[in-house]
Amino acid sequence: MSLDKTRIVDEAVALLDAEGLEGVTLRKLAARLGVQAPTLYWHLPNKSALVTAIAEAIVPDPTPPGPEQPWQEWLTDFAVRLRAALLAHPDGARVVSIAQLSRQTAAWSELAMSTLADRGLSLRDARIIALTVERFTIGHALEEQSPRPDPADFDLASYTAAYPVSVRAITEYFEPGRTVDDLFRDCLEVVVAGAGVVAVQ
Amino acid sequence: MSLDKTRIVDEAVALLDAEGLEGVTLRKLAARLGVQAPTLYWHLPNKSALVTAIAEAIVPDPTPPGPEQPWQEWLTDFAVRLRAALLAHPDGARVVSIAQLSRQTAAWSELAMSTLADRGLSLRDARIIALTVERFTIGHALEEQSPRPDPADFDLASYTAAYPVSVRAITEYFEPGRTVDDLFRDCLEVVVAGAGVVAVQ
DNA sequence: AGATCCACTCTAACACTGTTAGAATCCGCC
DNA sequence: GGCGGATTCTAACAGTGTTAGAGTGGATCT
Repeated sequence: MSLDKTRIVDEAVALLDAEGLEGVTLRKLAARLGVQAPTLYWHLPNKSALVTAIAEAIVPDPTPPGPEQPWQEWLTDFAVRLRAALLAHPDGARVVSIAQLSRQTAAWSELAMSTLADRGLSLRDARIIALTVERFTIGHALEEQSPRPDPADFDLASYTAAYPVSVRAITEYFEPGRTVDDLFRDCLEVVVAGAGVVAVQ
Repeated sequence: MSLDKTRIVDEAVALLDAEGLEGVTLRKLAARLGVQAPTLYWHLPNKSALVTAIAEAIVPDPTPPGPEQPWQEWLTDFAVRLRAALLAHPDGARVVSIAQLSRQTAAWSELAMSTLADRGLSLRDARIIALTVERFTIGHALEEQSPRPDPADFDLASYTAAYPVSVRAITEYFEPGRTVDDLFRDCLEVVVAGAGVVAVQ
């Protein structure tokens, strides 16, 4: 039961799942590991390194395309999987966006760009499209996980008065059976369709 | 020189500009205002309300379209202006993304959706497109402002070995004269082009 | 004029955070 | 058995958001 970095990060992710990012404190983490807080500094330079490590653990390996899979279809799956990984843990999107440029997110970019380039897109288009999809996905997941305003101090009536179109659009969109997953897919469809337009193949 | 909320938020933004978000502390802010920290609690319920107030101050009023302006052109300006506002202050994107759903960002959504609806888009398409553009823009600005890794512990050689396509794509893209503003516009073009495809007018 | 009251600011303190210095311990190797 | 490096410990510091409760100031009312 020695204390290596793997075990630290595993427990940190468990702590994140249990209490969210604000609950991930060095003392709480140390307690879970049966250790005192300063001990962690032998394994980590500082806390932000821990957050980066959590981000790497949260983001899985990206999935390559099937042999004949059209790139637009694959790119959609790519974004869906990235979003799923971010939403799988509380504050997951925030953790990944806070983290320094990590190996794992770089791997996703690399796979996206090389896949698109393999499918005949110019390197320039591949980069632009990959960046657009990734940043949209993170931005979207980030807002999905942002705390809902307390219903106590949220006045729907005045909100409707101030932003009638928004409220109408939201209520119309979420007809029975429609979920936030559908909303993401619909938004993603915009981005991927744009990629098809921009990419001159 | 009394202490009203306007003056507090103004000084908080100045503090943000000077030291970034991590420098925005209640004691430092109080010191700038010539006051003790707990005094701020008479004007604010807690710190997160302060951050939300900063976000509202940072995001300006959105600009409506010209009378005959095509919606795709206006939507592009919309995103460019939003990004400019976020980049105008250190950690601006993070502040806005952390902030609770605020009046100011709701105003942007409202204007976007109503403008697109006015131009003949269905309410559903208007919402999807507005959300996509906003979340992409925030995600993009967020990554633009994320701290560059310390050149000391960044090994370009090994990075190039691990992610050759990414490195090649970046170096090829940033030919002399190309800036990050161009990169944003190119990515935005993808999104807006997709909006044109999805919207059945 | 004097008392009252409310708006505003203060001091003092709490519980908690990341982080450092340096002393103690554990464990494999000569 | 003892040396030495790898771990972990205790103790402490400076700083954070936040609360309780005491004080101040000026306008208002009698």
